[in-house]
Amino acid sequence: MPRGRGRPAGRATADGALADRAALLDAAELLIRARGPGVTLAAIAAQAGVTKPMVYRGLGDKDAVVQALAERLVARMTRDVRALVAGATGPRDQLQRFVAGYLGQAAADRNVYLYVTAGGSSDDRVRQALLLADRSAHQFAEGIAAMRRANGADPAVAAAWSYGLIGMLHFVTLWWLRDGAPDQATLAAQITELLWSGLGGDRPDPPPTGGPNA
Amino acid sequence: MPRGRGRPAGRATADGALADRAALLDAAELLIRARGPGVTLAAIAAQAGVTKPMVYRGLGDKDAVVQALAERLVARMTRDVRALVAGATGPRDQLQRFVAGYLGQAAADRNVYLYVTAGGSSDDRVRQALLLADRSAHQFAEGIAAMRRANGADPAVAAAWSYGLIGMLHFVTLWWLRDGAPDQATLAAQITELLWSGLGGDRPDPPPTGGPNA
DNA sequence: CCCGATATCTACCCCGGGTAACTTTCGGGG
DNA sequence: CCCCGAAAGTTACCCGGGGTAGATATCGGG
Repeated sequence: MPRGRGRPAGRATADGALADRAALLDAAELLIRARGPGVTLAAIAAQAGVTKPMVYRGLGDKDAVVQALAERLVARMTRDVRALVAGATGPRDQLQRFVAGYLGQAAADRNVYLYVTAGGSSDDRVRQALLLADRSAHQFAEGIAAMRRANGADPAVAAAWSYGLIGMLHFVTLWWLRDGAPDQATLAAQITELLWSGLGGDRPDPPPTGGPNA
Repeated sequence: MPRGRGRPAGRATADGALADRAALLDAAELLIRARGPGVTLAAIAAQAGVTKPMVYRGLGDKDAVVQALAERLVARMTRDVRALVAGATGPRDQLQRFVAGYLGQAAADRNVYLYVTAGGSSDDRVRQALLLADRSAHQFAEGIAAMRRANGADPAVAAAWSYGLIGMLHFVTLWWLRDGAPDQATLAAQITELLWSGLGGDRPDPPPTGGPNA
């Protein structure tokens, strides 16, 4: 007989934590990693061993899922990039390691990165696009403001610079993920040069390699 | 009687250009400007006085519509920004006018800008995100390469820098459109400073305290 | 005058996000 | 010990938007 709607006959106490928030997010990440950024909420639910309404109860709507995954991704990237940056020999090297780390992490979590940066349900397109940025911009802003103050410069630029920085990294990352253009180290060096010295800042100062870098 | 499917009884030679590509795009822009970036293809068709299949015949699928609008938008922005930049007094002023122009144009065409940068239906999320960038990156790249050659620097960075630049402008624009944070001139000055002098550009000496650690 | 080509519409399909309605289990009072 | 309400969890559905099929009217030529 076609058992209609209603709770299934199985018991419930077996593993009560199935609808757990963390478990749901784990399932989502697993599936996205395996099947790409196009996975649906139903598929995520199935992967978690439950059904769609459970995802809604446990996490909220799709925007909430994206947001939660974004938070996790940012946490991971922050942790790993920080470790990388720790061994830097100076501020410019710090920056270069940071850029390289960002690229590496994005590539490693490629599908999750794409899901998070392009995944929204999109009535509010702006919010969607800035989701990742919002999650990390204030950290950047603090660092920038501190640096500026130390240099005796106006720290008011911090907010704008943060978003600019993230936007640059993001687009370069997307372009790189798509075209695979230069290798990671070269790309990181190029972007570092732009960020550190600027478009007009090629005047003598950069690395002591006896000329413009290669 | 419910006239079923089929061509309607009206004549056809009245204004044969209704399904014209340009007319369709005009209608799309008009509607997007008026109603925001969330307009549907059916609404666009209605605005143009035709029906959905006509849009598909005249323009292609939604990605094609977005792409066509992107091309138009880029053309407009290029033209107007170029005019603005023409009166610059030097390279840095050029850059500043460019940034300010970009912001101004994006704000003026706000809804179209959003439609184009966040509008795709596509499975290929990367392509969608880079749509605007792809349409203009090579122009940037040429300029950058020329500048670098003039400075005796390696022009190989041009491609990466283009995407980085566009990404920075794009994110700053989105953030600005959303939060309306600083006024346009201030923001343009801030971003210009970052792009021209870089993070390390105006330092008397790099302090060990700072750096954009994550 | 008829017939194929072409233009164009209405009706439909599919899929994904989001919700309603319904059924079972569980725990606690009478 | 039984019944009843709350909680849990399911199936079935709705809605809206992209995309297409099939029906029908007009038009030009034989």
